[in-house]
Amino acid sequence: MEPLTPRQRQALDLIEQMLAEGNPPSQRQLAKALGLTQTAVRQLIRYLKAKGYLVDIGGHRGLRLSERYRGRTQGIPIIGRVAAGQPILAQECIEGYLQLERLFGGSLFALKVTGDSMVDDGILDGDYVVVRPSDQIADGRIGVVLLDDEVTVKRVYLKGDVLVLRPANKRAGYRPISIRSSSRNVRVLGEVVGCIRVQAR
Amino acid sequence: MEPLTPRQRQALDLIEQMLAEGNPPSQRQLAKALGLTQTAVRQLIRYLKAKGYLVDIGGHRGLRLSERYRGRTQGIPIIGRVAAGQPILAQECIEGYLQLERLFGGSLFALKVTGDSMVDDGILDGDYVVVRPSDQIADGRIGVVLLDDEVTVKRVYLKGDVLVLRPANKRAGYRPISIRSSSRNVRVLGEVVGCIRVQAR
DNA sequence: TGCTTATATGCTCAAATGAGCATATAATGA
DNA sequence: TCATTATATGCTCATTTGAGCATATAAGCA
Repeated sequence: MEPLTPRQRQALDLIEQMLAEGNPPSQRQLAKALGLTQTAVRQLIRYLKAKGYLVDIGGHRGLRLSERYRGRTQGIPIIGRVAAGQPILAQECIEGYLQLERLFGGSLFALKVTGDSMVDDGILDGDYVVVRPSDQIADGRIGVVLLDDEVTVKRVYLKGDVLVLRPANKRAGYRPISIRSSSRNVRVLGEVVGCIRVQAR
Repeated sequence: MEPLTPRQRQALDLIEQMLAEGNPPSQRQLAKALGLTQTAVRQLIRYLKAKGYLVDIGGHRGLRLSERYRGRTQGIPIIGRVAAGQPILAQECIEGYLQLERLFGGSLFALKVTGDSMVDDGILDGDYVVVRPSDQIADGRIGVVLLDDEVTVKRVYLKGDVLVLRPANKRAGYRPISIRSSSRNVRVLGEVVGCIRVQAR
């Protein structure tokens, strides 16, 4: 796409941000935010439209990102193949888009994990586990359990009347916890259906 | 939340849809779409606000979903504490909402991981890694590299002119790969900023 | 020198917009 | 019976908004 001047880039960034927040801006709003007059903003918008970054769907606050420039608003593109010379993010490489709502369906909640008792199952300290609420868990699956007022993530096995909570960390000295499933101190909150990590930096 | 009448539900659905598309509606737009007058729509909106579904951020086209109602439909609620008797998903437990767009900002793409070379960093076979495109990577961070037409995820170290790609799996017999960074066979695609797993079932 | 591009101001105006006000009707429940 | 809630219409008005028009300046280039 045609390169932008610093001023145009600044204006586009602002417009993009406001659109992402669901606030299509008016020209005067932008003018105020950029320290300009409305007419100056209009001129900038004219250039951004001419260069194919913006389109106008008509009406008040009708400014939108062009189909071509969008990209970030539709979730995260999933890349399939990457050929040698090709730019990443070339249209042919995109297999779909990552969207939380589609990835995991239904009524869910998330929990921030503390501790390293499940690292062998790829669940690290600080990760979010995505949980489907349920009072029972399929044998051997990862579950979230309330144990003595404390929430723990563990592999859950049911042997007769006894609930076995098995950590997944061979290095540290974690040991399985056994407890009668009828006990008042224990309550199954749900089954882990996913895990989301924001890499530390 | 307080239940809605059919009329209110119909109006809310429409408003929700338009907001999701990034088009905050005007009262008259809604009126036309619902076959009503502007004033009737205003009355409906008043009720939807009173019941806590909508809020008004002021200005033209300032109608928005309330924080509380938005979370139900968009994003996964993050649970903080869980007390003994309490139902999960009780309002007081919810700390925020998991939303991909907010979690990771900026221009990103995702890659489905094949293989177990990074399990010690919690990246399992079948996970999606979220990648910030860049042709360079901070030393020791996890990166995505195109190597001989094949995409690999590894920890990346730069020692002088040599790029070292280090796997994270002590059990299997993986070994670091060293290659001159100027080589034609190698190309850094970006840095891993996150990881998303949909638990196998 | 003259042309184009990019940035910017000031003034104006018609249309869109949110809000105020008076009013009507049907259903529900005390 | 009477009050409340929900739904709905019609009219008005100040403000917001996009757009038109004239104009200015600086940079780059032929």
